[in-house]
Amino acid sequence: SVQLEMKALWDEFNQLGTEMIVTKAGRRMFPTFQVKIFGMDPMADYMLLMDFVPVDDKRYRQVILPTSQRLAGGYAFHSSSWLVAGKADPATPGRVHYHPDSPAKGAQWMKQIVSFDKLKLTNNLLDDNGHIILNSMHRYQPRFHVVYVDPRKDSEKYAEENFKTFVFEETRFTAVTAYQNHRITQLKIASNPFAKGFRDCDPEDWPRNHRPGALPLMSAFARSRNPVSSPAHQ
Amino acid sequence: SVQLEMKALWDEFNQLGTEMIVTKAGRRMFPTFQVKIFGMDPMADYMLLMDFVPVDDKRYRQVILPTSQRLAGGYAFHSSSWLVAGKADPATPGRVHYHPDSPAKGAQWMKQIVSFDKLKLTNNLLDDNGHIILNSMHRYQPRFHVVYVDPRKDSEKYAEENFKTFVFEETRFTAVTAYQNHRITQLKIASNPFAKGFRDCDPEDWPRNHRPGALPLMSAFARSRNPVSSPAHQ
DNA sequence: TTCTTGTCACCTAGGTGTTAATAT
DNA sequence: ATATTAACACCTAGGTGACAAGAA
Repeated sequence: SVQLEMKALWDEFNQLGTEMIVTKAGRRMFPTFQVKIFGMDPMADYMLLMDFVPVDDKRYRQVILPTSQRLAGGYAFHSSSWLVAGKADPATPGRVHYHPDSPAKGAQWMKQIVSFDKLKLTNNLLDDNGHIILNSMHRYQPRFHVVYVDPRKDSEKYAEENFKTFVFEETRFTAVTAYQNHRITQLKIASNPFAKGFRDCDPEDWPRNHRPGALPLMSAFARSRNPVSSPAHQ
Repeated sequence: SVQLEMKALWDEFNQLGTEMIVTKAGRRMFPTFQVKIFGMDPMADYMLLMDFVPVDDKRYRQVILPTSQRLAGGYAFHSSSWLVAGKADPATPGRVHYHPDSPAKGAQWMKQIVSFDKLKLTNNLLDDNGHIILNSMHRYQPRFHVVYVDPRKDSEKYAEENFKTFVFEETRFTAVTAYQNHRITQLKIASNPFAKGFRDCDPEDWPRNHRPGALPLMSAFARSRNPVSSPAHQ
Protein backbone atom coordinates (compact mmCIF):
# COMPACT_ATOMS: atom_id res chain seq x y z
CA SER A 1 0.00 0.00 0.00
CA VAL A 2 1.05 3.58 -0.59
CA GLN A 3 0.51 6.73 1.42
CA LEU A 4 0.70 10.20 -0.15
CA GLU A 5 3.00 12.58 1.74
CA MET A 6 1.97 16.20 2.36
CA LYS A 7 -1.64 15.26 1.69
CA ALA A 8 -2.88 18.33 3.57
CA LEU A 9 -0.92 20.59 1.24
CA TRP A 10 -2.12 18.74 -1.85
CA ASP A 11 -5.70 19.09 -0.58
CA GLU A 12 -5.26 22.80 -0.09
CA PHE A 13 -3.99 23.25 -3.64
CA ASN A 14 -6.61 20.90 -5.07
CA GLN A 15 -9.38 22.89 -3.47
CA LEU A 16 -8.23 25.98 -5.39
CA GLY A 17 -7.51 24.03 -8.59
CA THR A 18 -3.86 23.05 -8.71
CA GLU A 19 -1.73 24.50 -11.49
CA MET A 20 1.72 23.32 -12.50
CA ILE A 21 4.07 25.42 -14.59
CA VAL A 22 5.51 23.83 -17.72
CA THR A 23 8.55 25.35 -19.43
CA LYS A 24 10.77 24.51 -22.37
CA ALA A 25 13.67 23.62 -20.09
CA GLY A 26 11.47 21.62 -17.70
CA ARG A 27 9.99 22.66 -14.36
CA ARG A 28 9.68 20.63 -11.17
CA MET A 29 6.29 20.00 -9.62
CA PHE A 30 5.27 21.75 -6.44
CA PRO A 31 4.12 20.16 -4.25
CA THR A 32 6.56 17.36 -5.00
CA PHE A 33 4.96 13.94 -5.42
CA GLN A 34 6.20 11.92 -2.44
CA VAL A 35 4.97 8.65 -0.99
CA LYS A 36 5.54 6.24 1.85
CA ILE A 37 5.38 2.59 0.76
CA PHE A 38 4.33 -0.42 2.82
CA GLY A 39 4.13 -4.17 2.28
CA MET A 40 6.90 -4.79 -0.23
CA ASP A 41 9.04 -7.91 -0.13
CA PRO A 42 12.18 -6.41 1.47
CA MET A 43 14.49 -8.64 -0.57
CA ALA A 44 12.84 -8.26 -3.99
CA ASP A 45 13.70 -5.68 -6.62
CA TYR A 46 11.17 -3.07 -7.70
CA MET A 47 11.06 -0.25 -10.25
CA LEU A 48 9.11 2.86 -9.26
CA LEU A 49 7.76 5.19 -11.92
CA MET A 50 5.20 7.88 -12.68
CA ASP A 51 3.20 8.90 -15.68
CA PHE A 52 0.49 11.47 -16.41
CA VAL A 53 -2.85 10.83 -18.09
CA PRO A 54 -5.34 13.43 -19.34
CA VAL A 55 -8.27 13.87 -16.99
CA ASP A 56 -10.60 14.69 -19.90
CA ASP A 57 -10.37 15.52 -23.60
CA LYS A 58 -10.86 19.24 -23.12
CA ARG A 59 -8.79 22.33 -23.64
CA TYR A 60 -9.27 25.12 -21.11
CA ARG A 61 -8.90 28.85 -21.21
CA GLN A 62 -8.92 31.53 -18.57
CA VAL A 63 -11.95 33.66 -17.78
CA ILE A 64 -11.38 37.36 -18.37
CA LEU A 65 -13.74 40.04 -17.18
CA PRO A 66 -15.22 42.35 -19.80
CA THR A 67 -13.29 45.61 -20.11
CA SER A 68 -16.06 47.59 -18.43
CA GLN A 69 -15.65 45.65 -15.18
CA ARG A 70 -11.90 46.18 -14.87
CA LEU A 71 -10.24 48.90 -12.84
CA ALA A 72 -9.47 51.93 -14.97
CA GLY A 73 -5.77 51.80 -15.84
CA GLY A 74 -5.41 48.89 -13.48
CA TYR A 75 -4.48 45.31 -13.75
CA ALA A 76 -7.02 42.52 -13.95
CA PHE A 77 -5.93 39.62 -11.80
CA HIS A 78 -6.62 36.29 -13.34
CA SER A 79 -9.85 34.70 -12.30
CA SER A 80 -10.08 31.45 -10.43
CA SER A 81 -12.46 29.71 -12.84
CA TRP A 82 -11.91 28.02 -16.16
CA LEU A 83 -13.86 27.83 -19.39
CA VAL A 84 -13.77 24.86 -21.71
CA ALA A 85 -12.11 26.16 -24.86
CA GLY A 86 -12.72 23.16 -27.05
CA LYS A 87 -11.44 19.68 -27.68
CA ALA A 88 -8.04 18.60 -26.43
CA ASP A 89 -4.93 19.19 -28.53
CA PRO A 90 -3.24 16.10 -29.98
CA ALA A 91 -1.89 13.92 -27.18
CA THR A 92 1.73 14.43 -26.18
CA PRO A 93 4.26 11.58 -26.23
CA GLY A 94 3.25 9.38 -23.29
CA ARG A 95 6.51 9.43 -21.42
CA VAL A 96 7.18 7.86 -18.06
CA HIS A 97 9.60 8.95 -15.33
CA TYR A 98 11.51 6.19 -13.55
CA HIS A 99 12.56 7.08 -10.04
CA PRO A 100 16.36 7.44 -10.38
CA ASP A 101 17.02 4.92 -7.61
CA SER A 102 15.25 2.21 -9.62
CA PRO A 103 15.73 -0.66 -9.44
CA ALA A 104 16.16 -1.15 -5.70
CA LYS A 105 15.16 -3.62 -3.01
CA GLY A 106 11.83 -3.32 -1.24
CA ALA A 107 13.67 -2.71 2.04
CA GLN A 108 15.40 0.32 0.49
CA TRP A 109 12.17 1.83 -0.86
CA MET A 110 10.28 1.31 2.40
CA LYS A 111 12.86 2.68 4.83
CA GLN A 112 12.29 6.31 3.85
CA ILE A 113 9.96 8.61 1.91
CA VAL A 114 10.24 8.17 -1.84
CA SER A 115 10.45 11.58 -3.50
CA PHE A 116 10.02 12.35 -7.20
CA ASP A 117 11.80 15.69 -6.95
CA LYS A 118 13.88 15.10 -10.08
CA LEU A 119 10.76 14.84 -12.25
CA LYS A 120 10.28 17.82 -14.56
CA LEU A 121 7.37 18.93 -16.73
CA THR A 122 7.85 20.49 -20.14
CA ASN A 123 5.67 21.74 -22.99
CA ASN A 124 8.42 21.12 -25.55
CA LEU A 125 7.23 18.34 -27.83
CA LEU A 126 10.82 17.84 -29.03
CA ASP A 127 12.32 17.61 -25.54
CA ASP A 128 15.29 15.28 -25.39
CA ASN A 129 16.05 15.57 -21.69
CA GLY A 130 13.63 12.80 -20.82
CA HIS A 131 11.17 15.17 -19.16
CA ILE A 132 7.43 14.60 -19.03
CA ILE A 133 5.75 16.33 -21.99
CA LEU A 134 2.34 17.89 -21.35
CA ASN A 135 -0.02 20.21 -23.19
CA SER A 136 -0.48 23.58 -21.52
CA MET A 137 -4.08 24.44 -20.56
CA HIS A 138 -4.97 20.76 -20.18
CA ARG A 139 -5.73 18.80 -17.01
CA TYR A 140 -3.69 15.82 -15.92
CA GLN A 141 -3.80 13.03 -13.35
CA PRO A 142 -0.41 11.83 -12.04
CA ARG A 143 -0.15 8.08 -11.58
CA PHE A 144 2.35 6.10 -9.54
CA HIS A 145 3.37 2.59 -10.58
CA VAL A 146 5.26 -0.10 -8.68
CA VAL A 147 6.80 -2.80 -10.86
CA TYR A 148 8.07 -6.02 -9.32
CA VAL A 149 11.24 -7.16 -11.10
CA ASP A 150 10.42 -10.80 -11.75
CA PRO A 151 13.54 -12.96 -11.55
CA ARG A 152 11.96 -15.69 -13.69
CA LYS A 153 13.36 -16.15 -17.20
CA ASP A 154 9.96 -15.78 -18.85
CA SER A 155 9.02 -12.76 -16.73
CA GLU A 156 7.36 -11.02 -19.70
CA LYS A 157 4.48 -13.49 -19.44
CA TYR A 158 3.68 -12.30 -15.94
CA ALA A 159 3.91 -8.57 -16.67
CA GLU A 160 0.20 -8.18 -16.00
CA GLU A 161 0.42 -9.38 -12.42
CA ASN A 162 3.80 -7.81 -11.62
CA PHE A 163 2.78 -4.19 -11.30
CA LYS A 164 0.37 -2.13 -9.27
CA THR A 165 -0.87 1.41 -10.00
CA PHE A 166 -1.82 4.04 -7.42
CA VAL A 167 -3.84 7.17 -8.21
CA PHE A 168 -4.34 10.11 -5.83
CA GLU A 169 -7.05 12.35 -7.21
CA GLU A 170 -5.94 15.24 -5.01
CA THR A 171 -2.76 15.51 -7.14
CA ARG A 172 -4.63 16.45 -10.31
CA PHE A 173 -3.56 19.71 -11.89
CA THR A 174 -3.81 21.98 -14.89
CA ALA A 175 -0.60 22.47 -16.87
CA VAL A 176 0.04 26.17 -17.52
CA THR A 177 2.85 28.38 -18.81
CA ALA A 178 1.88 31.13 -16.36
CA TYR A 179 -0.33 30.95 -13.30
CA GLN A 180 -3.96 31.72 -13.97
CA ASN A 181 -5.35 31.76 -10.42
CA HIS A 182 -3.74 34.32 -8.15
CA ARG A 183 -4.60 32.26 -5.09
CA ILE A 184 -2.54 29.38 -6.46
CA THR A 185 0.37 31.76 -6.92
CA GLN A 186 0.08 32.97 -3.34
CA LEU A 187 -0.13 29.46 -1.94
CA LYS A 188 2.94 28.42 -3.93
CA ILE A 189 4.85 31.44 -2.62
CA ALA A 190 3.72 30.69 0.91
CA SER A 191 4.65 27.01 0.84
CA ASN A 192 7.59 26.56 -1.55
CA PRO A 193 10.93 27.40 0.11
CA PHE A 194 12.43 28.42 -3.24
CA ALA A 195 9.82 31.16 -3.61
CA LYS A 196 10.64 32.72 -0.24
CA GLY A 197 11.91 35.82 -2.02
CA PHE A 198 8.34 36.75 -2.93
CA ARG A 199 6.92 36.51 0.57
CA ASP A 200 6.00 39.76 2.24
CA CYS A 201 5.85 38.44 5.78
CA ASP A 202 5.15 40.56 8.78
CA PRO A 203 8.12 39.56 10.94
CA GLU A 204 5.81 38.87 13.89
CA ASP A 205 4.07 36.16 11.90
CA TRP A 206 7.17 34.01 11.96
CA PRO A 207 6.82 32.42 15.38
CA ARG A 208 3.19 31.64 14.62
CA ASN A 209 4.07 30.01 11.33
CA HIS A 210 6.72 27.88 12.95
CA ARG A 211 4.97 26.44 15.94
CA PRO A 212 5.07 22.65 15.84
CA GLY A 213 2.19 20.95 14.09
CA ALA A 214 1.14 24.06 12.20
CA LEU A 215 1.69 24.22 8.46
CA PRO A 216 3.17 27.58 7.38
CA LEU A 217 1.03 27.56 4.28
CA MET A 218 -1.69 30.11 4.28
CA SER A 219 0.06 32.94 6.06
CA ALA A 220 1.14 34.83 2.96
CA PHE A 221 -2.11 33.92 1.26
CA ALA A 222 -4.16 35.33 4.09
CA ARG A 223 -2.18 38.55 3.95
CA SER A 224 -2.23 38.76 0.14
CA ARG A 225 -3.47 41.98 -1.31
CA ASN A 226 -7.07 42.08 -2.36
CA PRO A 227 -7.16 41.38 -6.11
CA VAL A 228 -10.09 43.78 -6.60
CA SER A 229 -9.01 46.80 -4.64
CA SER A 230 -5.31 46.95 -5.32
CA PRO A 231 -3.40 48.01 -8.43
CA ALA A 232 -0.73 45.92 -10.11
CA HIS A 233 2.63 45.28 -8.51
CA GLN A 234 5.04 48.02 -9.38
CA SER B 1 39.97 -1.49 -18.65
CA VAL B 2 39.73 1.80 -16.80
CA GLN B 3 41.07 5.25 -17.62
CA LEU B 4 41.59 7.91 -14.94
CA GLU B 5 39.96 11.24 -15.81
CA MET B 6 41.82 14.52 -15.18
CA LYS B 7 45.08 12.63 -15.02
CA ALA B 8 47.08 15.78 -15.82
CA LEU B 9 45.59 17.48 -12.77
CA TRP B 10 46.22 14.48 -10.54
CA ASP B 11 49.83 14.41 -11.76
CA GLU B 12 50.27 18.07 -10.94
CA PHE B 13 49.00 17.54 -7.40
CA ASN B 14 50.96 14.31 -6.97
CA GLN B 15 54.17 16.04 -7.91
CA LEU B 16 53.67 18.47 -5.00
CA GLY B 17 52.40 15.75 -2.64
CA THR B 18 48.63 15.65 -2.70
CA GLU B 19 46.77 16.50 0.51
CA MET B 20 43.10 15.84 1.19
CA ILE B 21 41.20 17.58 3.98
CA VAL B 22 39.33 15.36 6.43
CA THR B 23 36.65 16.83 8.69
CA LYS B 24 34.22 15.58 11.25
CA ALA B 25 31.26 16.19 8.94
CA GLY B 26 33.03 14.71 5.91
CA ARG B 27 34.85 16.47 3.05
CA ARG B 28 34.80 15.66 -0.65
CA MET B 29 38.03 14.84 -2.46
CA PHE B 30 39.54 17.30 -4.88
CA PRO B 31 40.38 16.35 -7.53
CA THR B 32 37.35 14.09 -7.68
CA PHE B 33 38.08 10.47 -8.54
CA GLN B 34 36.54 9.94 -11.97
CA VAL B 35 37.05 7.17 -14.52
CA LYS B 36 36.04 6.08 -17.99
CA ILE B 37 35.32 2.35 -18.23
CA PHE B 38 35.75 0.07 -21.24
CA GLY B 39 35.08 -3.57 -22.05
CA MET B 40 32.15 -4.37 -19.76
CA ASP B 41 29.36 -6.69 -20.83
CA PRO B 42 26.69 -4.07 -21.66
CA MET B 43 23.85 -6.26 -20.42
CA ALA B 44 25.44 -7.49 -17.17
CA ASP B 45 25.09 -5.83 -13.76
CA TYR B 46 28.10 -4.39 -11.96
CA MET B 47 28.76 -2.75 -8.61
CA LEU B 48 31.41 0.00 -8.57
CA LEU B 49 33.14 0.90 -5.34
CA MET B 50 36.22 2.50 -3.81
CA ASP B 51 38.28 1.95 -0.72
CA PHE B 52 41.47 3.43 0.71
CA VAL B 53 44.52 1.52 1.92
CA PRO B 54 47.47 2.90 3.90
CA VAL B 55 50.53 3.44 1.72
CA ASP B 56 52.87 2.68 4.64
CA ASP B 57 52.71 2.22 8.39
CA LYS B 58 54.04 5.68 9.21
CA ARG B 59 52.70 8.76 10.85
CA TYR B 60 53.90 12.08 9.42
CA ARG B 61 54.34 15.53 10.81
CA GLN B 62 55.07 18.89 9.26
CA VAL B 63 58.53 20.43 9.18
CA ILE B 64 58.78 23.70 11.07
CA LEU B 65 61.73 26.05 10.86
CA PRO B 66 63.49 26.93 14.11
CA THR B 67 62.30 30.21 15.60
CA SER B 68 65.52 32.00 14.66
CA GLN B 69 64.95 31.44 10.96
CA ARG B 70 61.45 32.87 10.87
CA LEU B 71 60.56 36.41 9.93
CA ALA B 72 60.41 38.65 12.97
CA GLY B 73 56.76 39.06 13.90
CA GLY B 74 55.87 37.22 10.74
CA TYR B 75 54.14 34.03 9.85
CA ALA B 76 56.00 30.87 8.87
CA PHE B 77 54.32 29.23 5.91
CA HIS B 78 54.20 25.52 6.10
CA SER B 79 57.03 23.71 4.41
CA SER B 80 56.57 21.33 1.55
CA SER B 81 58.35 18.39 3.10
CA TRP B 82 57.30 15.83 5.65
CA LEU B 83 59.02 14.13 8.55
CA VAL B 84 58.19 10.65 9.70
CA ALA B 85 56.72 11.09 13.15
CA GLY B 86 56.56 7.44 14.13
CA LYS B 87 54.50 4.35 13.60
CA ALA B 88 50.98 4.55 12.20
CA ASP B 89 48.02 5.04 14.51
CA PRO B 90 45.64 2.11 14.87
CA ALA B 91 43.94 1.38 11.57
CA THR B 92 40.58 3.03 10.96
CA PRO B 93 37.46 0.99 10.15
CA GLY B 94 38.03 -0.22 6.59
CA ARG B 95 34.95 1.20 4.98
CA VAL B 96 34.08 1.09 1.32
CA HIS B 97 32.08 3.55 -0.75
CA TYR B 98 29.67 2.09 -3.29
CA HIS B 99 28.95 4.34 -6.22
CA PRO B 100 25.34 5.42 -5.59
CA ASP B 101 24.23 4.23 -9.06
CA SER B 102 25.23 0.66 -8.15
CA PRO B 103 24.13 -1.79 -9.30
CA ALA B 104 23.75 -0.84 -12.95
CA LYS B 105 24.25 -2.38 -16.38
CA GLY B 106 27.63 -2.25 -18.10
CA ALA B 107 26.11 -0.15 -20.87
CA GLN B 108 25.06 2.45 -18.30
CA TRP B 109 28.50 2.64 -16.65
CA MET B 110 30.34 2.87 -19.98
CA LYS B 111 28.25 5.55 -21.67
CA GLN B 112 29.57 8.38 -19.52
CA ILE B 113 32.29 9.28 -17.04
CA VAL B 114 31.78 7.65 -13.65
CA SER B 115 32.30 10.23 -10.91
CA PHE B 116 32.75 9.57 -7.20
CA ASP B 117 31.79 13.09 -6.20
CA LYS B 118 29.50 11.93 -3.40
CA LEU B 119 32.39 10.26 -1.58
CA LYS B 120 33.47 12.06 1.59
CA LEU B 121 36.45 11.67 3.89
CA THR B 122 36.22 12.01 7.66
CA ASN B 123 38.50 11.67 10.64
CA ASN B 124 35.59 10.87 12.95
CA LEU B 125 36.04 7.28 14.11
CA LEU B 126 32.40 7.23 15.23
CA ASP B 127 31.01 8.54 11.93
CA ASP B 128 27.59 7.14 11.11
CA ASN B 129 27.05 8.84 7.77
CA GLY B 130 28.82 6.07 5.89
CA HIS B 131 31.81 8.25 5.05
CA ILE B 132 35.33 6.94 4.57
CA ILE B 133 37.23 7.12 7.86
CA LEU B 134 40.93 8.00 7.64
CA ASN B 135 43.71 8.93 10.07
CA SER B 136 44.96 12.47 9.66
CA MET B 137 48.68 12.76 8.88
CA HIS B 138 48.74 9.36 7.22
CA ARG B 139 49.16 8.50 3.54
CA TYR B 140 46.53 6.61 1.57
CA GLN B 141 46.10 4.93 -1.79
CA PRO B 142 42.60 5.07 -3.29
CA ARG B 143 41.50 1.86 -4.99
CA PHE B 144 38.71 1.31 -7.48
CA HIS B 145 36.87 -2.01 -7.67
CA VAL B 146 34.49 -3.37 -10.28
CA VAL B 147 32.30 -6.24 -9.11
CA TYR B 148 30.38 -8.35 -11.59
CA VAL B 149 26.97 -9.27 -10.18
CA ASP B 150 26.91 -12.99 -10.84
CA PRO B 151 23.37 -14.17 -11.63
CA ARG B 152 24.19 -17.78 -10.62
CA LYS B 153 22.60 -19.05 -7.43
CA ASP B 154 25.95 -20.07 -5.91
CA SER B 155 27.61 -16.81 -6.90
CA GLU B 156 29.49 -16.57 -3.59
CA LYS B 157 31.76 -19.38 -4.78
CA TYR B 158 32.95 -17.29 -7.70
CA ALA B 159 33.54 -14.11 -5.73
CA GLU B 160 37.25 -14.37 -6.39
CA GLU B 161 36.93 -14.19 -10.15
CA ASN B 162 34.03 -11.72 -10.23
CA PHE B 163 35.87 -8.55 -9.35
CA LYS B 164 38.77 -6.52 -10.65
CA THR B 165 40.75 -3.83 -8.81
CA PHE B 166 42.38 -0.77 -10.36
CA VAL B 167 45.02 1.36 -8.64
CA PHE B 168 46.26 4.74 -9.88
CA GLU B 169 49.35 5.70 -7.93
CA GLU B 170 49.01 9.35 -8.94
CA THR B 171 45.90 9.57 -6.73
CA ARG B 172 47.82 8.90 -3.49
CA PHE B 173 47.47 11.57 -0.86
CA THR B 174 48.10 12.55 2.73
CA ALA B 175 45.01 13.05 4.89
CA VAL B 176 45.19 16.35 6.81
CA THR B 177 42.90 18.53 8.89
CA ALA B 178 44.55 21.68 7.51
CA TYR B 179 46.80 22.07 4.49
CA GLN B 180 50.51 21.71 5.22
CA ASN B 181 51.99 22.64 1.84
CA HIS B 182 51.12 26.12 0.66
CA ARG B 183 51.59 25.10 -2.96
CA ILE B 184 48.87 22.49 -2.58
CA THR B 185 46.55 25.16 -1.21
CA GLN B 186 47.27 27.43 -4.15
CA LEU B 187 46.72 24.66 -6.68
CA LYS B 188 43.41 23.73 -5.05
CA ILE B 189 42.30 27.37 -5.14
CA ALA B 190 43.36 27.64 -8.77
CA SER B 191 41.63 24.49 -9.93
CA ASN B 192 38.57 23.91 -7.71
CA PRO B 193 35.57 26.00 -8.84
CA PHE B 194 34.21 26.12 -5.28
CA ALA B 195 37.35 27.90 -4.10
CA LYS B 196 37.04 30.66 -6.70
CA GLY B 197 36.44 33.17 -3.91
CA PHE B 198 40.08 32.90 -2.89
CA ARG B 199 41.57 33.56 -6.30
CA ASP B 200 43.25 36.91 -6.80
CA CYS B 201 43.21 36.90 -10.56
CA ASP B 202 44.38 39.73 -12.69
CA PRO B 203 41.29 40.16 -14.86
CA GLU B 204 43.42 40.05 -18.01
CA ASP B 205 44.45 36.50 -17.19
CA TRP B 206 40.94 35.26 -17.89
CA PRO B 207 41.12 34.86 -21.67
CA ARG B 208 44.46 33.10 -21.34
CA ASN B 209 43.08 30.65 -18.81
CA HIS B 210 40.13 29.82 -21.03
CA ARG B 211 41.75 29.14 -24.36
CA PRO B 212 40.85 25.66 -25.58
CA GLY B 213 43.21 22.88 -24.62
CA ALA B 214 44.84 24.79 -21.82
CA LEU B 215 44.20 23.80 -18.24
CA PRO B 216 43.43 26.86 -16.06
CA LEU B 217 45.33 25.35 -13.19
CA MET B 218 48.56 27.03 -12.43
CA SER B 219 47.60 30.62 -13.11
CA ALA B 220 46.85 31.54 -9.52
CA PHE B 221 49.73 29.39 -8.34
CA ALA B 222 52.18 31.13 -10.62
CA ARG B 223 51.00 34.49 -9.34
CA SER B 224 50.97 33.40 -5.70
CA ARG B 225 52.82 35.55 -3.25
CA ASN B 226 56.30 34.45 -2.30
CA PRO B 227 55.99 32.52 0.96
CA VAL B 228 59.30 33.88 2.26
CA SER B 229 59.00 37.55 1.49
CA SER B 230 55.34 38.23 2.24
CA PRO B 231 53.53 38.53 5.55
CA ALA B 232 50.46 36.62 6.53
CA HIS B 233 47.07 37.35 5.02
CA GLN B 234 45.35 40.14 6.84
C1' DT C 1 -6.82 39.00 -26.80
C1' DT C 2 -4.64 35.19 -25.02
C1' DC C 3 -0.76 32.52 -24.36
C1' DT C 4 4.34 31.72 -24.37
C1' DT C 5 9.19 32.90 -23.81
C1' DG C 6 13.41 34.70 -21.88
C1' DT C 7 15.66 37.36 -18.36
C1' DC C 8 15.99 38.67 -13.75
C1' DA C 9 16.43 39.24 -8.56
C1' DC C 10 16.03 36.45 -4.84
C1' DC C 11 16.01 32.41 -2.73
C1' DT C 12 17.78 27.18 -1.09
C1' DA C 13 21.46 23.99 -0.65
C1' DG C 14 25.88 22.98 -0.15
C1' DG C 15 31.28 22.97 -1.41
C1' DT C 16 35.74 26.15 -0.61
C1' DG C 17 39.88 27.87 2.20
C1' DT C 18 40.53 31.31 6.07
C1' DT C 19 40.85 32.41 10.61
C1' DA C 20 40.75 32.42 15.56
C1' DA C 21 39.99 29.61 19.27
C1' DT C 22 40.66 25.29 21.35
C1' DA C 23 42.63 20.72 22.23
C1' DT C 24 46.47 17.61 22.82
C1' DA D 1 54.56 23.18 19.57
C1' DT D 2 51.50 21.01 16.76
C1' DA D 3 46.95 19.51 15.39
C1' DT D 4 41.96 20.02 15.30
C1' DT D 5 37.60 22.42 15.39
C1' DA D 6 33.82 25.65 14.32
C1' DA D 7 32.17 29.89 12.36
C1' DC D 8 32.53 32.54 8.39
C1' DA D 9 32.59 34.99 3.70
C1' DC D 10 32.45 33.68 -0.79
C1' DC D 11 31.67 30.77 -4.22
C1' DT D 12 28.83 26.98 -7.53
C1' DA D 13 24.52 25.10 -8.87
C1' DG D 14 20.01 25.43 -9.52
C1' DG D 15 14.76 26.22 -8.10
C1' DT D 16 11.17 30.41 -7.56
C1' DG D 17 7.58 33.84 -9.50
C1' DA D 18 7.70 38.62 -11.69
C1' DC D 19 7.86 41.03 -15.65
C1' DA D 20 8.28 42.70 -20.35
C1' DA D 21 8.39 41.37 -24.84
C1' DG D 22 6.99 38.34 -28.36
C1' DA D 23 3.83 34.99 -30.77
C1' DA D 24 -0.46 33.25 -32.30
